[in-house]
Amino acid sequence: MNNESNPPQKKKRGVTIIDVARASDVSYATVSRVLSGYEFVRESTRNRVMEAVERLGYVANLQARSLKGGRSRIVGLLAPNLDNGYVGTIARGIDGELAGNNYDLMLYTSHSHRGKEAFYVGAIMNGLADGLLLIAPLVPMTYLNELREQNFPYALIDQADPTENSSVVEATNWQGAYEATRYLNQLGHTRIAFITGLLAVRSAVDRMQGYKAALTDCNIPVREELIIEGNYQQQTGYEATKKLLQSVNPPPTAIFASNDLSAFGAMDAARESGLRIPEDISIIGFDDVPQASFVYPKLTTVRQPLEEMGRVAAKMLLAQIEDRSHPPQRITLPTELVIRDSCGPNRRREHEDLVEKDRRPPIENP
Amino acid sequence: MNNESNPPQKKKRGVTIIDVARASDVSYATVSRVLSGYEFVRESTRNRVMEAVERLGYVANLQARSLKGGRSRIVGLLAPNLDNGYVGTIARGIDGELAGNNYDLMLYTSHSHRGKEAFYVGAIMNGLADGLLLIAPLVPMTYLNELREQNFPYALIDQADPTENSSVVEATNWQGAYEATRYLNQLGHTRIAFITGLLAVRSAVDRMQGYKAALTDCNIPVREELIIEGNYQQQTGYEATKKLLQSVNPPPTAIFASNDLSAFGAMDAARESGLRIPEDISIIGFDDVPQASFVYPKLTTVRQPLEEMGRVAAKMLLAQIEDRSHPPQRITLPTELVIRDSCGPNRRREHEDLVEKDRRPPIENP
DNA sequence: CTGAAAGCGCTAACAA
DNA sequence: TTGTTAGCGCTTTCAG
Repeated sequence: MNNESNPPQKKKRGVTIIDVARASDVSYATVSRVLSGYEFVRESTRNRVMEAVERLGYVANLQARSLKGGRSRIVGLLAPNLDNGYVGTIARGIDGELAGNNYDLMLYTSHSHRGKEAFYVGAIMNGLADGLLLIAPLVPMTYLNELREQNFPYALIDQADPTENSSVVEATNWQGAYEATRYLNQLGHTRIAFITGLLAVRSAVDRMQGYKAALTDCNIPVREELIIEGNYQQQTGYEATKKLLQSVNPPPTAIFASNDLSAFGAMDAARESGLRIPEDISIIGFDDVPQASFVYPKLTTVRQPLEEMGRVAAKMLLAQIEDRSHPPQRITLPTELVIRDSCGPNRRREHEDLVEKDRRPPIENP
Repeated sequence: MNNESNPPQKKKRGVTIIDVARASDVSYATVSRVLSGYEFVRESTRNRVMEAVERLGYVANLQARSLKGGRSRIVGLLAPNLDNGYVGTIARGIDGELAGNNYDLMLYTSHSHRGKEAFYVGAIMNGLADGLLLIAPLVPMTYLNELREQNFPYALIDQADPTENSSVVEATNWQGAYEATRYLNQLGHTRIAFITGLLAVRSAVDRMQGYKAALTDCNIPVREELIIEGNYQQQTGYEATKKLLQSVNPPPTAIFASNDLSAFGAMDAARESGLRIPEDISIIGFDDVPQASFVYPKLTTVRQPLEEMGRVAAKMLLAQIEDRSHPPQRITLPTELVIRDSCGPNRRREHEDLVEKDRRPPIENP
């Protein structure tokens, strides 16, 4: 009864393991055992302790637990930002998996930390979190090296480690791009432009390769002027499309953007140029972020199972946390073509675009 | 040279304050002083310590620091989800402010914790975080009470505390809705429908009231059949609009949705009914989430300064963390009408809709 | 099966 | 100006 009357700064400490011990008349070590599920505790003792825990509303102090060398039951997530649904969707998967295992998520968005990232990675490895998930599009090798050196659990999401030595969850980027391109071709398109992602990123390269392979398999020559390097941003998609529409002649009838965001930019540019989608030009994206079905027309895109990727990554990470010698795995999840409204048949198929074997005398319309 | 050859489970502990002390030949208390910016340390000592810190790559152990009763320098954020840009944008503001003050963000998304929230709030108050930010649309009173009881720093974002006793950051909901409605009226609309938000939420009620007040000030009677209760979801916006279009006669020429998400739903429904936006029907939203300018046509909406709200909330929270007796504040940030492409003049102005003072003989065009 | 006790890394009196 | 020291709450041997 002595903490009632000091209005400011009252430093109310929570209920500790000691309070519980007193209340249940055992040593606090025993309480700790009960709490951590130690097997050899007499049933009655356990019950007595649990009852006290309930009654007192005891909540474990995570700092103390982790300080002692145990787990903090916190997983760090380093992501570039939360602006578009991309990270949010992955985070939901992660979050769901973690919650089921009694872990918490600590979020770091690198956009605001520039340069302090090293500090964070340090703090995280220092016990703040038990593991680290990275969505960072460009993971500085320095972190990876340090992480690996310390044998600290981590996993990369949608981003291959250049040294092929990390746990990675990704999607079938090559395959997805291949299918999207074939789809466009089935629709009659042969002048299919491609806006790349950041080519420093592995997935971006894979997507481009899938695109090229599909073209080749369709007997369409790969024309470099139809490939524009982008960086996964909407603005860049916009600019790339403007350029494509203005300076390539004849202009493409379809545009494959390496991600939805740049596809949105492409849509804007196309419309600004007076083109209707999909009547005059087809546009396809990649990712299937939530807003892909908000835009008009709804975007046809290659779906990456983002939530699933988050879930799987979390699962992998947890496995590594449990067993630090768990070898790194690479899991590749399937993509899926989601056909919506932004692609249509090529209406201005021109003969000079036809490939060799198609060159035959034009057939007169009756 | 003794930790090279035990491949698995090597439990490498980080560099501690003690290592630094040894390296710089001072007591570790002095190192602590230097690190916490204590004033009275001899310049040369400070330099020596800092140099060792650098050289050894020392990183503070946050758990230990917070355990000791100090700050954890972590702020918790409880949000419903990350699916749409709403929370993401607010989070960016928070994040920016925190980073500038050397705080970290710990994220809890309630969608996956259902029912464990109480546990989290407990853990957070128990020292895991120094303060809590809530974007939860429906904040259970139990938390608020507990938080307040313990005098634990917290702030609500875009959600008024029913008991008017918390720190709150919100926007001028009433005002924003009022202006949006007036704008629609200036465009010639008089049959303006309104899709509400979750009416259990204060901001939703404020917006509705702003709408009604504007109508009244424009001498337009409030017609209950034009007001449909929604819940801030896209799907509901869609359904409400369908209903509005089918069962109200004559149908509204403009729809004011209480948030952008439901406005997107409304756009879908309108289009499905064969209406062009904005030629046949005007649609206006509220929030200005990032995708508002992705959709087509770009959504005219009332901008809430989400990022700013996050920043201000974080600032308020930090102030409370510094001084626990800091009284709760309520800060209201201005909204702003963002005119884009989804609203246009009413083309089917009917005379029976004109208000009294407008009844005058139509003027002939020259 | 349970208790005693030694810290985990750090901060904050209190001494010197 | 700097050192010494007592814990913060908890896990984990080591002894009963």
